Amino acid sequence: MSLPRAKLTKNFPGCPVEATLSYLDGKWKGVILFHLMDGTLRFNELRRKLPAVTQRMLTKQLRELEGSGLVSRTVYPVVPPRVEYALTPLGDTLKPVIRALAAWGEEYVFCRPEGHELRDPSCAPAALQA
Amino acid sequence: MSLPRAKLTKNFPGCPVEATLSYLDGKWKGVILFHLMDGTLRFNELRRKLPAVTQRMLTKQLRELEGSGLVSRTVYPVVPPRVEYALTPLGDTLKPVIRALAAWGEEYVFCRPEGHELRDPSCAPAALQA
DNA sequence: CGGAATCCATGGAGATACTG
DNA sequence: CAGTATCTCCATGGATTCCG
Repeated sequence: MSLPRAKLTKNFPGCPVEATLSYLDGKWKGVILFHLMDGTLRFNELRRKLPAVTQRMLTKQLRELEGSGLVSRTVYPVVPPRVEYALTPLGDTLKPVIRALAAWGEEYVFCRPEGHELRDPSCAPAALQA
Repeated sequence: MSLPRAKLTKNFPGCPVEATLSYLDGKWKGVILFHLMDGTLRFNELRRKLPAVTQRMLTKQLRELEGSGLVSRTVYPVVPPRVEYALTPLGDTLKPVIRALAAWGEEYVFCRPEGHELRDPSCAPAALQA
């Protein structure tokens, strides 16, 4: 995707970090993208991988990711319904970013100090939840 | 910081991506960290760099970053008060992540499709705000 | 200068129930 | 299977005022 390069810096009126975070905003976008990095997933497959998320929220987050152009939604007109979610080409470009987020999380989540709470407790290994 | 490595994967009960995002959660953490990557800043210096953020929110976000162990707050007992914010060693480890977020934002923010809104309009160059 | 305190509007997000 | 539809509640965040 060789598109015109934006010239955003923190001195420019606009912050590229916040721009990217705006795509990951919301409670479950990160995990969803993380899982979709491995390939296409159906709605309930995704649900099973995110035990703590409600159906409503999963739908909502997926719709937002679709609206952002990061995720594609393919409906197969069969019974029972079959809907598949996958990363779009734009979504693919986020992979290095997701990997960077994952790498830091793996490395430093155990450093979590008293003051810091995880957004979703189920997002921490059992050893940390006590 | 060679600490015990967590073994979080998306198969493990806990997602390293969400863990990292939990540190960046909130409306202004990303930009704040981005600016602090260049060095120590005083409260009002930070304010000037983030025209759209209210005083209350800046304080709040800084307190949370402090609580998370990413940012240090140093008060100099002088009049007028002087308070300096800087990245902690843990905060420094986030630099590659912030850089990844910034790189993607610079590259793809112009791809922003109809469906996607930036969290803060002032976070986009004027050309995009129309 | 660098906040704290208060009030208030919005909507993000949970729980539950229903459907093509 | 893959969603809507409501109802509700609470946290987020804006605006404003006051303070050492």
